[in-house]
Amino acid sequence: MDKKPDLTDVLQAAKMLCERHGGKLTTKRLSVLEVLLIEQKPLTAYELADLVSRYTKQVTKPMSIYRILAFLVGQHLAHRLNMTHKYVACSMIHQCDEHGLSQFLICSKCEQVQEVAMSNQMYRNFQQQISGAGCIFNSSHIELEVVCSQCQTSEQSASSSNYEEPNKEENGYASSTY
Amino acid sequence: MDKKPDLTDVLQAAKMLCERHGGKLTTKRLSVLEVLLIEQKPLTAYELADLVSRYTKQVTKPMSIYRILAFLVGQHLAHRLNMTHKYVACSMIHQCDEHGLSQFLICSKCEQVQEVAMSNQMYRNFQQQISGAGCIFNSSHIELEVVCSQCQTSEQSASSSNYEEPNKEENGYASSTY
DNA sequence: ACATCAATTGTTATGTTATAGCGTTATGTC
DNA sequence: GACATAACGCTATAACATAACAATTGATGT
Repeated sequence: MDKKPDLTDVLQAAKMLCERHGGKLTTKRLSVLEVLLIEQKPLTAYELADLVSRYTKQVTKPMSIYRILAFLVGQHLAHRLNMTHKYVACSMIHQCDEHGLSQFLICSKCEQVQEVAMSNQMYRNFQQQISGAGCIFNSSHIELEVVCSQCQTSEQSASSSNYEEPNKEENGYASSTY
Repeated sequence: MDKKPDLTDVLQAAKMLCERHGGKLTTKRLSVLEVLLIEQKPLTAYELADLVSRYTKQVTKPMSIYRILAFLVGQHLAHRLNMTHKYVACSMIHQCDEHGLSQFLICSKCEQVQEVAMSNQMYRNFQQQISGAGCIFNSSHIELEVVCSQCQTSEQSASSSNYEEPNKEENGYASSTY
């Protein structure tokens, strides 16, 4: 349970991880990873294009970002959040290969994300189920839709959350009662 | 553990579910749900637009499909698979409200999908974790990336899978070794 | 150093998925 | 019938993602 390792340490660990997997963490790739680590929140490829461009003072177009993200995800240095179409740095880079499965708690109201590790117990349960179905587990993470504590309190009242509210409660749509 | 209930039974159950939630299962909406139930596999909104148009002999454009899908998902009659951007009928419509959490095992090679129910045990574990983080669980399902049994056997050899192979193994991308 | 080959990056075009905005039709209520 | 509201149709456009090919870089053998 180490607290926030230093950025340069993480980047160093990332470099080593890559080499072990036969990949190369080039300057561009490093920049993208760095931005992800600094921003500490999920970003779209287009947002990253803007940020990396500003950060490195070199125009970097979305196409390049997508390629680099494919590399980073392949090397387990980043995750793609399917629910929101955003990308986030892996929080366990410094712990190297054999780490647990990440769970991302994604608030469906404000899109904020919390990452929590999965217990070994649960991981084993998943493994069992999946191999029971004849499959091989291939997920780097799982995504869970939630309502975060902030959005719970500001449920009905005027918005008092961190930023905008992509909140659409209308006609009889019954936004989940499970 | 009932086996495949009849289509009309399911549609009947769907209608009742809607009414209880204050929604109305109109003809159009019913058509979309029906196509999802008949096809028995995940479909994109655009694929559904084509199928519904052919099926009902009335041109139905993607925009309409999206709206109807939003309704169906809101009523828990369908799921949106975030990993593949496809939609699928909920397999538990006839069991009404208080059913478990669906898990979709999605093969990252051939995109085929298997649905398996989650045990109460695991569901409780999730609940605990999520409330521990101060959140309310809001997922109607979870998605797990796997390699299905077929794609395992045809791993290295010439394609012998059901259909095409969106399989891209290249440079050092290390397609997962967790 | 130089030739060569593969990997990476740049660039343009295009494909795919999803929503906005607004007008029209259907349905229920008084 | 007049009115309000929900559902639907339609066009345009936004947001996300990939294809294809050219240019550049970097490593390797000679």
